[in-house]
Amino acid sequence: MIEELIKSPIFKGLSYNEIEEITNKYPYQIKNYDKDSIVKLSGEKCENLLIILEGKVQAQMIDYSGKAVTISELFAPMTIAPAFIYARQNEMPVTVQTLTKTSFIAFSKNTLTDILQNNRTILLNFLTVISDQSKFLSEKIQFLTFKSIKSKLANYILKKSQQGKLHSVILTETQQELADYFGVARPSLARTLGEMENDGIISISRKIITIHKLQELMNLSK
Amino acid sequence: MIEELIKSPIFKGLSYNEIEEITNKYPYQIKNYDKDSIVKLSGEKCENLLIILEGKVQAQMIDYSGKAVTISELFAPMTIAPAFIYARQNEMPVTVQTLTKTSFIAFSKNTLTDILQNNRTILLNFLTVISDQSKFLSEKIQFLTFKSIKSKLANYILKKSQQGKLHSVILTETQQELADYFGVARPSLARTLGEMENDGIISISRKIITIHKLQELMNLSK
DNA sequence: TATGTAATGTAATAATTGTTACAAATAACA
DNA sequence: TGTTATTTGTAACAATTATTACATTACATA
Repeated sequence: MIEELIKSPIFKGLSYNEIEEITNKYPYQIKNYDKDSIVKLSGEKCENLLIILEGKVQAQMIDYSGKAVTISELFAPMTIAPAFIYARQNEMPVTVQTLTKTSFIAFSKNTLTDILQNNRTILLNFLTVISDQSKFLSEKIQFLTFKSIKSKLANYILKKSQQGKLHSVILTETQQELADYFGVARPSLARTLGEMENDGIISISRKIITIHKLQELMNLSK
Repeated sequence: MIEELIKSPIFKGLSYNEIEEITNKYPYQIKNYDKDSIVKLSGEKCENLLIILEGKVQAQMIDYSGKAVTISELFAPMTIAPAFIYARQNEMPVTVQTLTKTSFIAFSKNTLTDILQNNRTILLNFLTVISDQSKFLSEKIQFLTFKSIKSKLANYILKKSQQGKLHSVILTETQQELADYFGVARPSLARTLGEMENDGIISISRKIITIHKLQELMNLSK
């Protein structure tokens, strides 16, 4: 168990012995589930820190007509919905279901608070995890807010290129994944890429995008 | 100053004396700015907890062509970007500028961490603030992700009605505000409302929406 | 290297949404 | 109560994007 916790973002940076001390000092539960079990139902209160020790789960949102809409996969040593434990409305927005035999370690909210107060590393880790998630969400909102596919793409390319200060960008996702991230259809994204290439603003060779007209790309980004 | 801090979400629940003790024990800075001063530039590292004691500021995002895109207003006793202090990439995504004469209290990240470890109320408050924000962002993403305006609206109405278990919903925002939240144009939203009324699914009387065909509304929500 | 699978490029058409403009209704307030 | 500003309803038209379908190219792996 401790070998797994060492890898978890929450316990990162602690030694085996430090983690052992914590598990001796504070109460916790080990929860085991078979394949295809429901771990948390949408709407259920989230009052525990759940860290996956082994296995893989799926978080899916169910719409009002009963259809699953968004799905994400989580696996060891990830944490289930860390940002919901302390939210005022702490109902789970998703249903969590195991994809394989899965085990969790669970700490109650009170115990977690005790641990955070007493261990600075874990406090910083926990804050970093939920802050990073917040940052991810607000960046995603940026992209969803830009009106046209062209402006989403221009921003995406500029952001990626800026980090490396390069005029070429390597796509790390498939078009389908990028289209999903933007919330658009895949052929529409491909068409837009094609249009920008025709206009000589970029050139594309499979996964590599080269920027030719930086200023025009910047103008598209609004 | 302490009178202001009592109202802040971070110091909520503490007595005057408790806050006084904290301000005596831990180092802080008071920062005063005139009207229209830049407090933080986009891209600057965020390494302090900044709480507005007095005044009003504006956070605006600048796109690559130099145009301001999104703007939000913050005023006393709100906190500037609490979720960015502990993020691994802690560069501010927005420029913060004063709209009036403004004063802040600033605690360094290390001091804040000390305070969080030593005061359970503040720890819980801080976690609640950033968790609530995370929740707000993920709900917003939901609405931006639904493809059609009809599905956004259906979800919005269902979510609002469910909380009160009622079949009527009172809009608390103008159409313009709702359209902005959804990221769509106002006339498009109005047209969609009209279509749903024509179909007999809902009826609208200014700010009050009454649900007539719940099942059909649920079917629209995907 | 052959072969099946996944990813990409592209086109025609349909559907949705934005834009612009203006009238009507309501709210705010002197 | 009258006047002005804000909000809402609505229409015509333009622009954008989705849908569907299929060919082509790259990729994994047997």
